[in-house]
Amino acid sequence: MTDDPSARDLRRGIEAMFFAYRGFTQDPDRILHERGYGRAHHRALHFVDRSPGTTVNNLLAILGVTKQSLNRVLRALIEDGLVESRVGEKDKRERHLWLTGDGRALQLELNEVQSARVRAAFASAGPEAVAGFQTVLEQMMDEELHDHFRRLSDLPGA
Amino acid sequence: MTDDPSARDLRRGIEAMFFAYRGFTQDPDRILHERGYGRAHHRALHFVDRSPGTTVNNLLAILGVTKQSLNRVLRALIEDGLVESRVGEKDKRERHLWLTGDGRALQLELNEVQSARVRAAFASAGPEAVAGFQTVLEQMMDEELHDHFRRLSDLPGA
DNA sequence: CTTGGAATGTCAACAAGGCTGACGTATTAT
DNA sequence: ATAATACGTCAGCCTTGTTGACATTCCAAG
Repeated sequence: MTDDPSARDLRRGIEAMFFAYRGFTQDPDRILHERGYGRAHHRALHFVDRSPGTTVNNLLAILGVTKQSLNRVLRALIEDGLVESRVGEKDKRERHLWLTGDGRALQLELNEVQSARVRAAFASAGPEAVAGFQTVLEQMMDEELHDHFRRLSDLPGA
Repeated sequence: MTDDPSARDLRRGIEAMFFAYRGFTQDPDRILHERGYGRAHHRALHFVDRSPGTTVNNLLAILGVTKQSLNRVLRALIEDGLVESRVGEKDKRERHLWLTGDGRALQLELNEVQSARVRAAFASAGPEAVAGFQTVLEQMMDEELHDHFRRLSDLPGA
């Protein structure tokens, strides 16, 4: 609120985001490609894993894509037995989503390679840098997405 | 090198990258869409602006896409008069790239909206957080991309 | 000096994964 | 009853990645 970053700092931050995001997605992308999946499948697996039993609508809000786009991805994951879809008990219009054993296995594998890189970066940068990293990223989110982020952060689990 | 981030920290970092990147690209994306361009056009404009007279090959190394993919984007920008391509004097196989006045104008506009968000995030997070943000992102890059990043950082200019 | 290989860039065609629009079907809410 | 909600699906479009084939240019070995 009180500081005045230089144009040079801003440019470096922008370029760092671009290059770092490439590294961030690279390792999972390789595994996904071997299995005939893409980044969209990874995102679906990740957030279903994070909120087991979530509905399609909730997933749409988090992912920020159209239902047609999400549906294409979910259909593939369900057909391949990685995701299970059950009609809601209370509201039968809703479909609730869970990972199967196979789905959890793939999600774990993807998470492992992605975490490995982040872990290395965090360890080498140190805890204070990590705190700053986290703060800046949160400030960069849209408010609505920041809400989703906080909700996920408050969830129980590892 | 010495710390041991928790699985929870890693998960939060991963999700923060995902949500923050959405915010990061959102404002330029809107302008680009109005003009019938996409993110790829933004990247080309940005890095041509950063290294005026650069060759297609150099751009390929930075962007990490195939030359066919880049070529489609460059062709559109050249046809629309935003980028100028000149055959190399020394090596006539090479094409050297510059932004035209119109190209620089669009790049400035895109940079302005993107910088505005980063500036706000930086200002509200404070300079120490920004330093940590930068450190972690650099550690997340692939070595080759980190080299490109450093080279760009050392360039003269605003 | 010629010729073959490497480097550079272009064109064509295809796939993933976004998008909009329209429609069908349960189910729930008013 | 009627309207709204949640979800699925079909059709078609766009951007942006991919591979394959090809033309041009440069350079170095013979």
